[in-house]
Amino acid sequence: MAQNYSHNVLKRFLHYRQCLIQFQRHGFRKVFSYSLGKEAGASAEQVRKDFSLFGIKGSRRGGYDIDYLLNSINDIFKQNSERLVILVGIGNIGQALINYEGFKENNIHIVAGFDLDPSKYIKRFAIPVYPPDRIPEIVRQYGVKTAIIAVPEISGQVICDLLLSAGIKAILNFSPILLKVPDDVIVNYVNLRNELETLFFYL
Amino acid sequence: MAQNYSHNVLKRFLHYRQCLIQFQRHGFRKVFSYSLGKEAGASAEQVRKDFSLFGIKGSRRGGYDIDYLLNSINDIFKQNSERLVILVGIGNIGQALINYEGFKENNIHIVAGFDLDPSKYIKRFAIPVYPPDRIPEIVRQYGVKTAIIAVPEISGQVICDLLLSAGIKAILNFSPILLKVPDDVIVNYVNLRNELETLFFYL
DNA sequence: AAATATTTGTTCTTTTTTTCACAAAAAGAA
DNA sequence: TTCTTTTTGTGAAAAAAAGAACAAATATTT
Repeated sequence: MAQNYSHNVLKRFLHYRQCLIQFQRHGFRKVFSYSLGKEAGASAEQVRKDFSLFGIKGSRRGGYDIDYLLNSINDIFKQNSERLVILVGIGNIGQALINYEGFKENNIHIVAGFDLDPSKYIKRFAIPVYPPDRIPEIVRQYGVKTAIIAVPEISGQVICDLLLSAGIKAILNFSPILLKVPDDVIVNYVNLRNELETLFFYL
Repeated sequence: MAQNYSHNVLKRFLHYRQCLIQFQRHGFRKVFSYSLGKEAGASAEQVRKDFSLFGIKGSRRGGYDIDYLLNSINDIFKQNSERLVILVGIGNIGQALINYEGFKENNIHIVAGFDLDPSKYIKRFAIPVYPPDRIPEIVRQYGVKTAIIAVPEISGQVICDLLLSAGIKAILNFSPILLKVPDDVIVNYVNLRNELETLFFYL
């Protein structure tokens, strides 16, 4: 971890953003902590605390200005600057991510993919695909700092080490293992199997 | 939410399971809270607390029996009984989930898919695909209680309502909205865009 | 068999997160 | 203008989660 704010707070902000865009589409220019919280699944107090934590101000009695909120949130997540990513593992999930609209909509650009399987190198995807040993070269070329790991369990740490040595500082990891990384590198974990499986506990 | 345990505890158990299987592959039959914690990214105390919370016992000085732990965890997540799921939305993510090995490995069975686009109905995927209005029929037929929503933002709540009326009690939601569901229905949220985007905060 | 070393199970502390409560600000009404 | 109402901003309280500490159990050694 690198900073002072919890992962949950950050995710709440992105949730707020989602709702704010909705509100904006409906023609609103101002929003109250209560309405935003209700839409985003948080309490009004939490909305205000979160904003206050980041120095985001509203007007007492007048609520928050939606444009200003959106700009503030975009700043937090550097949405104005180019947000480049590389993708390692062009399997099921990898291919889905290449075409995932959610990234394109939000100024996130996957500059290249990597896979061990040579059949993936032919121009068949929306991005160029190279063998993993070219990671350092491409990372340097584009100045990418962020990578997605979507490889099987066995190669997870190997790929991670390769990414680290290439200078990657942030990783979204779909492989089901705990990655060993130095303190200045941040990793987010997504385990689709586990997310589904927790549901069966309640049945 | 339906019960007493937090989502994080449940996810930790699935993480423990992952590591235990690894240990087992390496020929171990016993494990200490310290080793398991180290591998799973948790403290030894937390491992013991988690197990204790679910009445899972070890032997003082002898550690925990791996087989017993795995059985206990499988019980928690009903891995012995058939775990059936339906999938709504056969887009990028939906198609990736159909072929996702992580589900197959763990006795999770997607019985059917649903999509509005008729071009998806032809036998092209590993599962049959129907129009959404056949959800109630299929849910009844298989006795499914769990669904995955992988549709665009606009149709998220509509599909959710359809699932609820069909008797679905647990939902894994990939659409980026807060679903309105009654108290006895549990929803897990996966927002791939947000998981990636939080990384840019640290850069 | 006794002594020793090690690890669990659980209570007690600390930290983190969320909620509550209310003063201060600001919009609108009188 | 002054009064009233509404909503923010934040400090204090409560709840939840994580960590430390240590007694009780149990392997192992002497």
